[in-house]
Amino acid sequence: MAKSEQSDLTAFLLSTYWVQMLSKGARERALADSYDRIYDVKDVVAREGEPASSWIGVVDGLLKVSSVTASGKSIMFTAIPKGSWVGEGSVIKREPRRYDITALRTTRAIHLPRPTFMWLLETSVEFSRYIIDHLNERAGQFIAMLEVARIADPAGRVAGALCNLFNPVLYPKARPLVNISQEELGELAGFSRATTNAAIAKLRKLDLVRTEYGGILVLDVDRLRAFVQSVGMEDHLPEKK
DNA sequence: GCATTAACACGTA
DNA sequence: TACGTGTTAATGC
Repeated sequence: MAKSEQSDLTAFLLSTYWVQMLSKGARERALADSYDRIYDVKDVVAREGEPASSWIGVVDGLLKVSSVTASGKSIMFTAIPKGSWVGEGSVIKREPRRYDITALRTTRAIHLPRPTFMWLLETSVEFSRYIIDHLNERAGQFIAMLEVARIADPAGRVAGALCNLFNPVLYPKARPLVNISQEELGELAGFSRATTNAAIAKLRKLDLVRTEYGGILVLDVDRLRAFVQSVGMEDHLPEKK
């Protein structure tokens, strides 16, 4: 972990939607109180069970939100790409973190300390509204994920996991090239690497994605979404014999 | 049947 | 050298 240039941090915050929504005074306090850290691959940003002392935003890089089961298996809930924020739930509830947040690659993350976060929540209607939208979107995403997990085949579930990274509210700065390995994508969808690889091969044949070393290029997010839906719909069609 | 594990060859940073 | 990809045979639920 290391400290970094203050000017970059300010520029990033000023390009962030919720910062732009703030009044001048609130914005000045938010900028003054936040600090950033650089994490190497596998560095821990926040640990499950620890007090939630800040709200976390990604300036650059990729974070992994996950938990470890009793049997030692890692369950990945979501990835947090640049421009996205995570961890407000535990900050608001004053509860210990419910999951680990670790760096999937070198990542610069901003921390907005809890007191500043709570002050913004209590004094700024704009900020409160932003947080409500954020929580709402997150809830919707997890419900959709559960639905896809129940009805879709591996290709559908992998496609669904990919689509989640393109939610415009949660991930406003997402780009079509997702720099995530197939192993990590498998962890997101809940599959082994072999199954994930076969699922990706299917998506590639359908011209929905292209693959490259350490990344996957989404050719058309809308078509990918439509594919996730269509896999689900098969259950509602008449039986083919 | 479908998914996982473990292994192998091969390519890339 | 360490990591990621693509594939397969054996194994398990």
